[in-house]
Amino acid sequence: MATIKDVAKKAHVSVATVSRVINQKGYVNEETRKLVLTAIEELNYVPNELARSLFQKRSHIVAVVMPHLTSYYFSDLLEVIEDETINANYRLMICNSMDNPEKESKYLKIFEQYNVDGIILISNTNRIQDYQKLHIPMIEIDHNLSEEIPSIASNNYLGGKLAAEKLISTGCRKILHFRGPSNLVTVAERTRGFHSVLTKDIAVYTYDLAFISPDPLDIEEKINNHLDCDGIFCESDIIAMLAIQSLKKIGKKIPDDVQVIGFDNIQLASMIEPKITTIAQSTETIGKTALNTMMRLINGEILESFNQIIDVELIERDTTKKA
Amino acid sequence: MATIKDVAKKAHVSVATVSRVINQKGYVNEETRKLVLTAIEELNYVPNELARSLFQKRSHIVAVVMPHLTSYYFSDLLEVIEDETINANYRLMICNSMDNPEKESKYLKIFEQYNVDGIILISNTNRIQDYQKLHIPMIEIDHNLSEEIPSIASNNYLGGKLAAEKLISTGCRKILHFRGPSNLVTVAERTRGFHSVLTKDIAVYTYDLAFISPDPLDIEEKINNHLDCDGIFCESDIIAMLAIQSLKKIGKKIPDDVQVIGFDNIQLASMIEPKITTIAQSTETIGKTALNTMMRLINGEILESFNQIIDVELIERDTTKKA
DNA sequence: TTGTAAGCGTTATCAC
DNA sequence: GTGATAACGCTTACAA
Repeated sequence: MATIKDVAKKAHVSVATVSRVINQKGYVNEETRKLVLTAIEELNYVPNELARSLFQKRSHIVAVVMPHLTSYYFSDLLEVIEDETINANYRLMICNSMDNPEKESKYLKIFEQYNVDGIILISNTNRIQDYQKLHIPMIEIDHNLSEEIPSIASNNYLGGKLAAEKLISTGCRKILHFRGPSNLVTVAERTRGFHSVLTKDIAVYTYDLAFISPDPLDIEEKINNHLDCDGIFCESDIIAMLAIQSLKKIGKKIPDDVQVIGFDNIQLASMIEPKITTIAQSTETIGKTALNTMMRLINGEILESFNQIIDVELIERDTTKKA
Repeated sequence: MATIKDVAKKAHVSVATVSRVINQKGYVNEETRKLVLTAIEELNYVPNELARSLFQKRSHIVAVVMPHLTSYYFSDLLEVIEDETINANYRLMICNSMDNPEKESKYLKIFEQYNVDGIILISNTNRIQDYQKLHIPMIEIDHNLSEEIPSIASNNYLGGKLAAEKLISTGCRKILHFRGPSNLVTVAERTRGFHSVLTKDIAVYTYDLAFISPDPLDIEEKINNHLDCDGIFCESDIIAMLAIQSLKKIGKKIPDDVQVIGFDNIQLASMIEPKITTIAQSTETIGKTALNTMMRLINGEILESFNQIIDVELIERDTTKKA
């Protein structure tokens, strides 16, 4: 492993000069620059980022904290975040909190130890204060737990609203609402949006399910308890898939007897039959916005918007009636 | 951010002593040890891992290279790898190659710059030589491209064999084989295993599909072209799901008319109806073995086995007949 | 335009 | 047992 000294020696200059050409900072004669460059080439020299980080107190590492990795929505998001991170010339350290405070604590310490430059936080455990103690630039995705932390989230309220509007305008009067754990901000927002358009004559039955692996039997049971329902709003496409399956089993026609709306717009939603009508979250936009915001924060630029809401969209497919 | 000097000052000792208590190395009087410990406590001191890494030339970072993040099998695997990594007291840097050699090159350089301690490689692009130039401990998952790199892979041959045996023993005579891209080692192995038990009287039609987002229409067309087939071996559960859907559409009874076997055993396989009979890969075992091997490699221990094959298992569910 | 040298926060060697 | 101090590989004043 060649060091800057080796390069300096080979190019017959000082390390300072080598450093200057690497960082394109300060004056350096074109001749010597070329000399240094060829030396670098010949030695296959790559600057040691650890040494650099130590001096600059910034590691060029961004950490992302996720509640799990095996959820379809989060995988999609992670893929975007990883790509945007490397494009911004940063590296991504990944932390799967598993909603486990102990594991999160462990990582919190690591962020400090490595002079992590920024933290992208998607967390349900309420340790915001611990994060803030770190004094590391930080943004939240899908949550907005503190006034001091910039956030990026889908317009979950709108998502709930769009779903309700669609269902009601196409005639639904008895609706099942399968949502995620009710302590999640996203879930609360969607519920709020959903209820915002309900009128007295609409009956809604709400049930909390796990997002990751919802129990198919549970869904089936709820549906069987409401055989006369004519609409189901599911807060994930996976839940929608399972609901559709249960409906088919009892001979319900979709969307004629019962309409179904999912959430997320994962790839599977358009691959299966019937193709699921869903509220699309743009992981693309969320991820891009997240990294854009992160970079501004790291560079000390001012944010033009502190809490950014990303629009969601109703994608009409086969599980709802045409307007 | 308190440094070791601050601690030393506060405890009225030298930095050397502080270093000794932190690392529990060398002699240090119990009294002074306590003094130092309380100073650390009071200052909320955490050792700077960057400085440490610079000196020791090891970063305690493990990198994982994956071809994508949004595949169900890879997400499962990543979750295990992340957990095992942090449990081994290492941190995980994530690299999504997207089968893109340029992106991989970029990361290759980064691994060098950060003194990454180990690389867990899952890659289809053939850049093994570039990786080997790095002289960083490395293991491969799902591949076995070089004699010099330890590997961990499912017994894909066995997987193919088990599927064929099951299908044939339950009477299948005309089988469709939906596999992944044929240039993948895993796919080739499965195919080899599958064919190993075929006899003259069994007809097999093989088609290559994308693992990530196989085209449902494509699958449907192939099935329609072989309406008299009585068995389908799919090299992913997602493909199996789509095949089942197409079969249902044309009124085929599963497993009576057509039997279906998937691969991977993703969560969804047991959630949907009919529950998919599948060849289970143990991401748990693969991930654990991977990190175990990685740690031995990093610590310079000898490996008792160089190319480790993890057993797969036929999970019989609703899409195949009982023996 | 270039070189010298201090310093980033650690660890390890060697005196004491 | 403990404390100076050099070293890890780099950047950046400051001098020259």
